[in-house]
Amino acid sequence: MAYDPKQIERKWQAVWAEERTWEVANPGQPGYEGSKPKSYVLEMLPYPSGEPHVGHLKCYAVGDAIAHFRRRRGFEVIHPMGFDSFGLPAENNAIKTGEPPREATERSIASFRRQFGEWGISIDWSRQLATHTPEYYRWTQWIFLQLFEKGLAYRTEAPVQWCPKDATVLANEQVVDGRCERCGTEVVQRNLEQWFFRITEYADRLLADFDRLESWPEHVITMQRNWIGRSEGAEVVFRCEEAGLDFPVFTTRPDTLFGATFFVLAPEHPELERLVAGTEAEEAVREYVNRVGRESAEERGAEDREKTGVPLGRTVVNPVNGEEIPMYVADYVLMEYGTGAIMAVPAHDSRDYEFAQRFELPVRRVIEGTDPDVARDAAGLPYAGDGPMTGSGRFDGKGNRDAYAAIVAWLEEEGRGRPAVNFRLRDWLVSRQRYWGAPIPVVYCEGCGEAGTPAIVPVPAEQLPVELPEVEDYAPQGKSPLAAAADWVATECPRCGGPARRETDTMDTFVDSSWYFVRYLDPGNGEAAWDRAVADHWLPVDQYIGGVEHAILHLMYARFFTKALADLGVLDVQEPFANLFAQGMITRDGAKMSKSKGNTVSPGEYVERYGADTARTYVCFMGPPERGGDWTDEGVEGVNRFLSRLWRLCEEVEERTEPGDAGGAEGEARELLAKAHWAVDKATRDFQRGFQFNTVIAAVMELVNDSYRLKDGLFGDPAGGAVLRFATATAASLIFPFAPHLGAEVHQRLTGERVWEQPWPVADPALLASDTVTLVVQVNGKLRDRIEAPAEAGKEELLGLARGSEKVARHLDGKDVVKEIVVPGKLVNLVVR
RNA sequence: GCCGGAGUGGCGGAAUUGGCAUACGCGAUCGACUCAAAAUCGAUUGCCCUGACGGGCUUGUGGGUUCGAGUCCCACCUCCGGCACCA
Repeated sequence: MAYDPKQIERKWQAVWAEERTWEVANPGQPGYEGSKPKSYVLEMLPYPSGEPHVGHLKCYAVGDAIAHFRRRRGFEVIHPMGFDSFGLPAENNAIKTGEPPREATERSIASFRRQFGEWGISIDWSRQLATHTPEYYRWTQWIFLQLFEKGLAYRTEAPVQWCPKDATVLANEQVVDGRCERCGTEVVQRNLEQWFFRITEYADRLLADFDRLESWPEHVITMQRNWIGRSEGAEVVFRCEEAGLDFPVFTTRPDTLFGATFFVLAPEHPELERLVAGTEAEEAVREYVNRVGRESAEERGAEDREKTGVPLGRTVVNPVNGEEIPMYVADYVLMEYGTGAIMAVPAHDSRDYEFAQRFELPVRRVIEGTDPDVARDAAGLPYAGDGPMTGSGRFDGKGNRDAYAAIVAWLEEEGRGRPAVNFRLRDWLVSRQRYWGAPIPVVYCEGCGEAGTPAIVPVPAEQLPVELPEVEDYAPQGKSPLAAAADWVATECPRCGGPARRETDTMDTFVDSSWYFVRYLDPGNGEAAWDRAVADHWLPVDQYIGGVEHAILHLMYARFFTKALADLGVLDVQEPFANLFAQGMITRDGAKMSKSKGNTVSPGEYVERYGADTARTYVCFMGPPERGGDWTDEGVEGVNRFLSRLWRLCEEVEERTEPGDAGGAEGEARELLAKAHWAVDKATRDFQRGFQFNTVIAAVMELVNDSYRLKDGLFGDPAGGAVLRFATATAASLIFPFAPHLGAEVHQRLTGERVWEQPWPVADPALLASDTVTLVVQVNGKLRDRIEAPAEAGKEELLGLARGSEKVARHLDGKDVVKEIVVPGKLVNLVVR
């Protein structure tokens, strides 16, 4: 019978569903396996939109291989799945088609759920969750309230990134090259009241705790580190006497303070208007600020942009030397970073230098040195290197690094500055003026408020969830569509009982996915988000798997949540994911797959045509899974050919051999037996060494190839037959993590056992060593012959064998051997002159 | 500009501690089976010279260390990813 994956796959999927094979119990529940060490294997939960794509296939194929391997290595593996089901695409679809987001989302979840079943992923479905259900978001809201109580969630007016197309604000992390990450529209800045999470409070811990991680890809850590962007320096106060205003600046180079020749404010600086009100400069400044305000972040950040700005007609005093330096407004100073004001040192900063050239401002050098590699002016400026101080009063002659500390110490004494640390990281903006998300659980109460400002009153935990109301129109109009649900908005203040209105913004979906890995552990809990003891048992996630596109956003938010929840006393771990595996992206024809390019690959079609085992094994065989790979149909067919070969081998072996003892095999039977043990050893080592699934699969291919090569000589005798049966069953056992259905089927036919209930095989060391080795003989480092030599042969014996070779002798002829290198068991190198 | 990663046959890739470069797969060529094709099974397949035996060359480039380098060191080139007027 030909290999029929459909039939085999349906059969085993039914067994696993029927027997709930992959479900695991919590401590205290019946069926709990306390004797085994736990292992939490988790893939990032999918966002259910349309159908699963190849990225999903790869992620879950990789994760499932790890889960299967660990189970058979004696771990109690928890391997859950859920759906990140709130979010913009479902809502945009609703606006376009009128279909309520809930319906489209639930249809998509059903489709994902069905396909994951068809892929045969070993999920504990009893723990399934979806973030859009009240049973889930009730606890998302609860966490929000915990953060609010701790002052980690707050509401404030701030300049925010606004996407005009999606009509919502975005987190900084969701703005890519000045455009909305989702729809590509250029974002604009607006001042709005918004909710934030105080992630900046955790910036130092987020950096320091990289040390607590067991194994994360270096580049992911680097990306987060860059994103957090910690800079050490000093805050220095410059005073404008005329206006009676102090302007603190942040600088990483206090050693260059004596070189400051002008001072620049960001166009958004709050004191700017007051500073120029009623002066000659007022008109020009206002015009400049308006012009800058109309520009997009992208235009403003353009690389080759010329410096622009306007003088303010005011001066500030440089605290180190009492010098008055002129003030400017310029858009190269950003309000979001530091204090929105800088001291400009053109001699030692290329941006300040450009500005000084343009506005013909003085350039004063305060550090000596040259920097030959970089294009400089005749004086070697701007110079960013180290060197002795000059023109800096009593600090002259000191190295600039020593002067740095001395100047900061002096500033501190004088009360004009202090050491300071600045982060690029901003607080996490979590409110969205959109419908399809978890409502923010607060109300605004005039009665509880003061002076016309309503009070923010949190909804008490026992009144959660604040359910998302049904609405007719999902289109955003600059405020949340929830505002239209008048009956829902009008409510009672939980504090005073008076009339109040609900917050109509919803939460960013990244909030939902920042804690889901905890809810899996106790998904049915109606009393609490989770039971502390249960969470302590399973956490942290031992192996997290997902796309590198989440390297910053999701992974950093989840780390922040974990730390905040640990501080609240409800979690015991500081880091959620001990080990992270970031899979590479699959391309087609060398390009990222996209519907517009028409180069998408539908996993469903391939599963239909070749079976899930082929599709799963293929994505693991394409190359190292952390790297990307190009999808080719020929490659899929190659894997399918291999699985078919294993299938046909099984049929022939089942028919023509009997189970028996393979122990005393000799000759070719022993050769195949040794190959099987080699494959076990190779597969086990490669599984543990990173996740080199491509070479694990290659080893099984070799075993199957050797079985084909040798089988005709082995069918005759019982020992040979027994070895063939063993080799084929071993191949099935090793391929099982990738092709679980075929692996289970072949293994059961040949051994009568259920492969997933069998421990992972262990190679017999006696069969890994062979009696003879291939001795490589080199002359002057060049390969001249290969000789079969006894494995135990000593130096002298190997040298004798080497010299005895005719091919070698030809190259020794008439020359002196000046050196002999012998690596026992491997090689002889004769050096001649 | 700063940070990270990678360059190996026609293609995807392998090479674990400095010791047989190109495992495994794809593609290609040939053969067996077939009326024929597909499927399958088997053989060959880095490049160059040679009729053959055999020899030379080869891991982005150039140097170095070493008996021996894809692997270590120095300099450079190219590509990919992240960050970027961040003071």
